[in-house]
Amino acid sequence: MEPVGLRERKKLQTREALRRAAWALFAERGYDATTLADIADAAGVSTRTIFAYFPSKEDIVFCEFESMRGALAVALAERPAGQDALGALRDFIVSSAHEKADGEGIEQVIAADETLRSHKRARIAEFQDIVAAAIAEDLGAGPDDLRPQVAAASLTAAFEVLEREGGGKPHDAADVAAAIDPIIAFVRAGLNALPAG
Amino acid sequence: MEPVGLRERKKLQTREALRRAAWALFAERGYDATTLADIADAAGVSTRTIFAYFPSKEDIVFCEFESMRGALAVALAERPAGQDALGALRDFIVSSAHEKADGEGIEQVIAADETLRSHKRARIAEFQDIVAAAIAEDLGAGPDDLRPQVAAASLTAAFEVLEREGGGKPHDAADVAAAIDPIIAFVRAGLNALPAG
DNA sequence: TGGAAAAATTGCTTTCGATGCAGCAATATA
DNA sequence: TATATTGCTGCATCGAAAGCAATTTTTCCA
Repeated sequence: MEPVGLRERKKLQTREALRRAAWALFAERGYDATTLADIADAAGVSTRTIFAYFPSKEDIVFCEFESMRGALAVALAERPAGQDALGALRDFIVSSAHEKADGEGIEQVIAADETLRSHKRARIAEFQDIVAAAIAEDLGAGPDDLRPQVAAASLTAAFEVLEREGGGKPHDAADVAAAIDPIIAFVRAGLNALPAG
Repeated sequence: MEPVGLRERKKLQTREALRRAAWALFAERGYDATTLADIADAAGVSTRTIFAYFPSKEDIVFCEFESMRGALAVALAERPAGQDALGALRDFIVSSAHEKADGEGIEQVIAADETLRSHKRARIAEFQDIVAAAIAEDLGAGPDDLRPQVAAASLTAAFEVLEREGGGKPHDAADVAAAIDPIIAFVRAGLNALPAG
């Protein structure tokens, strides 16, 4: 059931080596000051090989976002019966908070680079559709109803403010909850004010 | 009062020639399929010179955003006494709508390219601080009060949804107003639900 | 177990955006 | 007119990204 041949194991290993080497170099000298050649050297592969694992240099920075998106989708899909999408999202963020204490400093790397910051926002925006779909389900909204999209967009944008203003350090679950809850309340109130359709 | 020597006049002219040539080529063959060499040729300057006028290829696409930001700042600063920031923003967008009927098709160019779309979002996000400042004034909010930032972020994000979903074509003032007003109401209601601080 | 097939890795080459530098030309100033 | 500014240009370089063909490694079947 889980054959995972030598091949796939090695691939995972190489990918991790690349990611790890890159993150370390980014943290050490900064994103721009690190070339793909540096990364390849540190990981023991050729520069060309990097592109077999990551479509671009930036994707090495953001490669964890994809699994996070998957986790969010699961959390929203499997939320308890009584809980609405906004509540499930809240819980997801709060419970993800402590995991974010990544010792590898990739968040600092992103924070230090204007381009990366901006692209992070874009990546987060990719979560919108998932959230919007869950909200649409709650609301029984049709495809022409923009309320879910608007609410989801507001949410992600507001979260981004939190992260930016929060300085990036208050990774304590209680703090996070205290910051998130007003945002959720904000969107809930807004949604109530919006007519269907 | 306005000496504007030959030199400055020529500079303006060259800049416009570059912008015009670039936009035309983008519209004709697409953004990626147009190289800086193509643009330089069409404008009658050297490739190197482009960088004297625009910091990057992308900035040729978004160069009008800066003046729009200035116009928004003015509109917010000089709003009539009885009008709040949200109302002024609404009016600004509605009255800007008809000007957006740019015959040069840059909006289509942006819409056709995923990267440009994402970067447009980032540019729009640069408006947030201006809007947030105006809202903060309305609310009498201090620098630690995140409500203005959250509201401004929600606004720009929601507007982006509108533009995306709206297909980009309903540039009639009445349509725009009909689309904007619910967004404004959404944010107003959200703000009311948010405690100060 | 041996060897063909599939897949991964690599070097090489090219394209393009971006930047530093130095010489030259056009403009401004005195 | 002489001189100082400023702009334009070519050139050379760097880094990211992508195509291609050769080579090595892994897999899988006879």
